[in-house]
Amino acid sequence: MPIGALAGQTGVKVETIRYYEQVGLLPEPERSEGNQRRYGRRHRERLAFIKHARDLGFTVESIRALLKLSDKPNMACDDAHAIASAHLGDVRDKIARLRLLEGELQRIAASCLGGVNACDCKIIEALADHARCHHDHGRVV
Amino acid sequence: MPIGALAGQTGVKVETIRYYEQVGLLPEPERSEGNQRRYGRRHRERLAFIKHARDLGFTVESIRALLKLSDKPNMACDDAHAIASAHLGDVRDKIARLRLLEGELQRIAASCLGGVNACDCKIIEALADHARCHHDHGRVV
DNA sequence: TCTTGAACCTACAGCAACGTCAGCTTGCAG
DNA sequence: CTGCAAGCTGACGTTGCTGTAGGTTCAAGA
Repeated sequence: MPIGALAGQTGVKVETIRYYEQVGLLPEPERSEGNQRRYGRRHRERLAFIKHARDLGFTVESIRALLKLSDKPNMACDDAHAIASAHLGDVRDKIARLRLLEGELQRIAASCLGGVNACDCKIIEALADHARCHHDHGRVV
Repeated sequence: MPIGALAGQTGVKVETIRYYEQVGLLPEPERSEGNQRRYGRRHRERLAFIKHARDLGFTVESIRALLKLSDKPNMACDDAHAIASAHLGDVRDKIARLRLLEGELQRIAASCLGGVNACDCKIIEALADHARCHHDHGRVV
């Protein structure tokens, strides 16, 4: 299977596949006579794993760790669980902060909803005004 | 006020301040005889605006637009409102997707919570198994 | 007045996680 | 056999900074 077919089957772009190979997530596949990559079922499964984990927001670093664990036998459970639940913690944290942010943004945007021309815009002022700010002053993303 | 003092007062790092100047968010300040930057109140206010907007997750591009609006008089309202509410939409979208993600991660992590050694780890398999995946297959971040 | 040493300067490299481009080669259908 | 889609490598661009190297300036203490 050439790289384009693998890309089509997994929904991962060709360039991204080559990138994953370059950073060591995907093993180097066989090559055709003309030096083109030829993939098999194993590659497709591994790439599907990677894509799914990326969709779930795991970093490449975490995925590397998970893949290393999955290569080794079954003493991997604790480590895998640690990675997954740390990530779950991150996600919950991010949700909490985004909700604070949502509230503040809504308040700011609402300050200008009155009319089309009638409003003297408060958005700029609201953004400049730290006193009215209720969120926790950490970068949200 | 030298750059370090500005950094201290606003909570923005020195390097970041120089970066904002470089990308045109902050105007070039006066210099001392020895070519060091000297800032005033205006710079501090503008930087506070920038920091707050960044904390709220606005991109540098959006901030550039907002700053341009705030420089011009008062016909800016509609545009500012559009930027802010577009961003609010993005935030709500991200929250929704993170909550789906949270559910899936929780399910995955829970599949291994039974015992310390007793579990034969399902996390790796769960990550590999697209069939059990309920979320919407878009990158969450 | 001199001398430290912290703070400042410029210019550039690097981070994640890819995307994009140029310029070339290969594979396959008609 | 020819034409062109698909593949190749290598390098650079993206966003929003952070950090480094190697030098200069400032302010305070001896």
